[in-house]
Amino acid sequence: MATVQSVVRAFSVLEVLSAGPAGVSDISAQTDLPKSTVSRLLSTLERIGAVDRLLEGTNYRLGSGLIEILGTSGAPKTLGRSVQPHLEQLAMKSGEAAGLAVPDSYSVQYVTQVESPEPVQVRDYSGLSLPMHVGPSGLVIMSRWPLELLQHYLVRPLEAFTKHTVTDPMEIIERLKRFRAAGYGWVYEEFAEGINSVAAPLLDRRGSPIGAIHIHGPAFRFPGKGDPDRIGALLVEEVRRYSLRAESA
Amino acid sequence: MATVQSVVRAFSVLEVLSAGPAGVSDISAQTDLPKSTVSRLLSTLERIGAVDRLLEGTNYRLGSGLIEILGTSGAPKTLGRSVQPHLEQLAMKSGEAAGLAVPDSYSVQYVTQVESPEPVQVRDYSGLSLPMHVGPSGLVIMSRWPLELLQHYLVRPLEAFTKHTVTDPMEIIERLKRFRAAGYGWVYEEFAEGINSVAAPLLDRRGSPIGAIHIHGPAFRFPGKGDPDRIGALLVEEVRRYSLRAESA
DNA sequence: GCAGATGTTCCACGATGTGAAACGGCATCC
DNA sequence: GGATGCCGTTTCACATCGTGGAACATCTGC
Repeated sequence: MATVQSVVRAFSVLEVLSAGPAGVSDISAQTDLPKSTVSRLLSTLERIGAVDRLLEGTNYRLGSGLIEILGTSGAPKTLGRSVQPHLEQLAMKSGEAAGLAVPDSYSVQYVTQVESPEPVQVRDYSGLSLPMHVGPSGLVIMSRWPLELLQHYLVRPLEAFTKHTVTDPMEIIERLKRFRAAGYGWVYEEFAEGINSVAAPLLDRRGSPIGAIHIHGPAFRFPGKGDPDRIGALLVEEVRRYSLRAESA
Repeated sequence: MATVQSVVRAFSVLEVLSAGPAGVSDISAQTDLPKSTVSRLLSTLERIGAVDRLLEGTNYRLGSGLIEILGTSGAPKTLGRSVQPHLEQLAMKSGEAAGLAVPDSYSVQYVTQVESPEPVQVRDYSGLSLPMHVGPSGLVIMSRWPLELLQHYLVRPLEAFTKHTVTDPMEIIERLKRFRAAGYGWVYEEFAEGINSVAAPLLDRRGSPIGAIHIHGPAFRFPGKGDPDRIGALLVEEVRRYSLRAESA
């Protein structure tokens, strides 16, 4: 697996900048790269438009050119656009809202949501960011994490969103094992009172999670009399169909 | 100005991918790079998480990891966050809505808008994408373009949004000269009936446009009796203040 | 089975990226 | 005002690292 070091380095520079504007020395310190190297990389990134410097400013910031390079709303656009039809399928079959979420370090970003056909339905969570352990999408993503990463997450204090939120590390680990084995996971009123949800992870070819698809509905009718496992299987089936599909546009 | 070629190449690969998923050969053809090089770059980008491959897919797509690397909403976040106070200033002083727009190749992306305090006001245009020549933000950005780029733009057919939209290339060029000299530009009901707007460009240290700040209001009262040039000067002053300010967060 | 795709790996070559050190600016401080 | 410290940029000799043609595996469809 050949890897181009200057590219990797360029991205670690960008990563530092994503936290806010910074100068060469600053970045050099944070990345353990020599100043000269950082300066050179920044020059390159500036030419491309990936970073900018304002008129009088002495320090760099992420550039507006990134929009041009990466498309208007960045990465999830492609992903979001291509899962859309599958979300619609799921929303129709289940009668509840279906959505896409992507990992963002220790949080989960809710990207899209297709509404349920029912008049009474969950609110649109698009745009929301949630800790990994409170929602089903986060949990199924975590179920694919290497152990080490998981430990790093679990030693931190874990916030509870409702009285049902599971925050005990041991219990979470047990749960993740089950989720991983099943390929999906249920969560009952853990991130919001009155809402139950299932999610299944979207994996890349190496098995790393790049996102999750979920269905959530009001607790009084979802999953209701429907078999939780059947709904889970539905989800898994749709994910499989998605990853099989050859994308063109 | 030293520039690291592999990084430049990596970004041209990403740029191709921003148009949609593609394979190695495809990208190789579009970038004029050898297949082996493209393959190597993609491996690297995949390691980082800048691109993904789905389970069965044979082709690459922009990765959800970009969110993680570049921050949730990417580039405009930093820019948007730091101009926010200045937009508020402008909205207060002018009594109308103030916003930020960034260039996206031949279009302009409206990123943020601070509402006018008035009950009657223009709608929130955030998220909208507009051709360069119809709005004031696009025009002031164009006024900073090198001649060659401008010509490329103007030979294409230019859409009219209202009956006031200026679409004659010669007329546009004349206008851009004036805008550039003044440092700001007015547009009267050209992108929407009933709305007048001013904009001033945000420049990096080399004088290239990285965005534009604008004020727009209902035509019946804006600029009204106020002197258009005074409002323009207000805008320019605020931009100057912005670029002087040293950012930390 | 072959033809024509795909993406990946190999490897000799040298262009290209590297980083310590020198440089030039711009503050601040005494 | 000269000394000192910080900044980002440039230089330059070195060899690492990226390069790309060609060979190699798959896979698909004729």
